[in-house]
Amino acid sequence: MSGWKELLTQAGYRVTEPRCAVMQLLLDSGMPLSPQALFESSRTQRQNLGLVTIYRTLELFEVLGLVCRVHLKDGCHGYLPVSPGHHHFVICEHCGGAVEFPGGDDLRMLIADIEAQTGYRVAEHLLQLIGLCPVCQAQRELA
Amino acid sequence: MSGWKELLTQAGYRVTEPRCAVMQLLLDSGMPLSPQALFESSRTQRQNLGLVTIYRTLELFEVLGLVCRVHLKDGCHGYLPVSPGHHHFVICEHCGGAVEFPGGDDLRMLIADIEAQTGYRVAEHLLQLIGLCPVCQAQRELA
DNA sequence: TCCCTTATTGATAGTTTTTTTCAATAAGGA
DNA sequence: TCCTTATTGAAAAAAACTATCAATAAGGGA
Repeated sequence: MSGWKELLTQAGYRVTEPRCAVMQLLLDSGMPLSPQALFESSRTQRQNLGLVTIYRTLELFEVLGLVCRVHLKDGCHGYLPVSPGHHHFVICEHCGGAVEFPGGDDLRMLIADIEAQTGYRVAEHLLQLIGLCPVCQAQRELA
Repeated sequence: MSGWKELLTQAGYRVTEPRCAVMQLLLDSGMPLSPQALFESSRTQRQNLGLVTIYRTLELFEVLGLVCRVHLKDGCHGYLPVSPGHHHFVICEHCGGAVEFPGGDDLRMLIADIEAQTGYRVAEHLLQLIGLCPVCQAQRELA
């Protein structure tokens, strides 16, 4: 996630202060942040982004493939910065920490199987794993 | 999806007219229905369910494992009736038709791989495929 | 079968999430 | 530095979801 400013420029968008702030907050966080969470974070850091701007920025980033939307347990959405390409995440149900992983052959085989079984032609997929990260596993064992 | 009334009773819940209506609408539909969609369907059929009742019924059904919540493209949630156990869906992006499929070994291997790579212990997963059903594929070829 | 207890319903109102609108601001090329 | 125009953010509206509570109906017991 280095050349995102260039990517913005190339796509004809401006590199603005609020957009930098949103990306920075996401990069610093390491866990999925909801628009509301970003809003509050920005306020504690005296950046005071508008909530509307946050929504628009996330939408733009998502279209450009800079962030990825994941589904949070409480029903709303969180956003994670991603490297280019298609990605999936394992999210820790305790601390929220998220780790990216690539699709892999297992997934391709799974999809091929389903296509054969159902006759559907699969275009996209949504895969998200929820569990405990190593740190939270260790904590749990102590308790 | 036959013994759902017995399942309700066994769990100590009553088999009410609105609950039957919600289940019937879901079974008849074959595609994921949002609470709002269920509300409107019930009105066209002169059943006039309360929106609140629909939310509560879906929540109950989900806890009992009678329906499954899927993520719709527009960001809100749809519900599908399911047979007992854990399930995944392929959803047609054109007509909305949904077909259930079981996890399978590919998925188990994928998850084992990720656990090994990341150190996370995976407890749950969210897998949803989006594509074209056979009927809509055929339609597209004609056009 | 009828009654009585209590789970369930649904209307109203409230909260949260997301979108729309539009005048004021600032990015970045000339 | 100036000028054009994308971008911002405040306010208001729309949509999604939740809480409250009196009225209703499910279904066990007489």
